[in-house]
Amino acid sequence: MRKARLGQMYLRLTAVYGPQQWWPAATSFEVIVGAYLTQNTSWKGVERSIQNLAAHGSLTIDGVRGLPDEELRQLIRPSGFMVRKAAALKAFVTLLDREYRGSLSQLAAEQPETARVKLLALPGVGPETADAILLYALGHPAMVVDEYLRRIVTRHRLLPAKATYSEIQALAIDALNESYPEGDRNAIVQHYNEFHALVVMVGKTHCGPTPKCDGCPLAEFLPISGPFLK
DNA sequence: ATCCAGGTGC
DNA sequence: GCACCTGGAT
Repeated sequence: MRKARLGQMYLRLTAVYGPQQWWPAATSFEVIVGAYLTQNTSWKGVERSIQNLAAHGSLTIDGVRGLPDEELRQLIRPSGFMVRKAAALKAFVTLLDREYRGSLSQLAAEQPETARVKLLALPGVGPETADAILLYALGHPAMVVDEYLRRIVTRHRLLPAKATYSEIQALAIDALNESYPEGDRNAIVQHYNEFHALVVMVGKTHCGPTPKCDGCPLAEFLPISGPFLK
């Protein structure tokens, strides 16, 4: 079964890489800023942008709200797409102000499905960013699907190349659900958190645009052998 | 010089 | 399917 295979791959990644502890000490808002800024960009640039905002005293909801567009753009410049991302961050704060009294806690208290719909309606928020915010900032059990997970499941022939975001997400949810059926809500969130972090780890190391299967902890799970895989 | 990174939108 | 911005790596 495909979900069982993916579940075993998760166990293997855990054994090899160990706990990743993503976004451990950040505020929820900082996590959200990171989720926006990291889109199609290296984390290095995001760190600089975050640092710029912090140094400017603007790494808060009030800070972003009070920042002129052009100023916000310059602060987040290192993470690219500054015009788009500045507008997107502003739009997020506006949603917070208009529907959640400017409070992340209020948004976190919203039904997860409803919050997801609201987030997806925002500019600059697609399914991955929405799920990353739900999981890492709001504490909901949202499975994050990124390009690495897409490559992993398609290259391992767990799903066809044209698999959609929701199809990949469903497979990953089934895999973890089967591996950890007894988990309570908090345990599920921890597993989703760790799963995505491990996917990024193995992805960065072995599953880029050109696969590097030598030494990959998941190589033994390949259907036949590596070289033919694109 | 070219590739590409924890995608999104037209 | 492709443009979008920037900075580090190949």
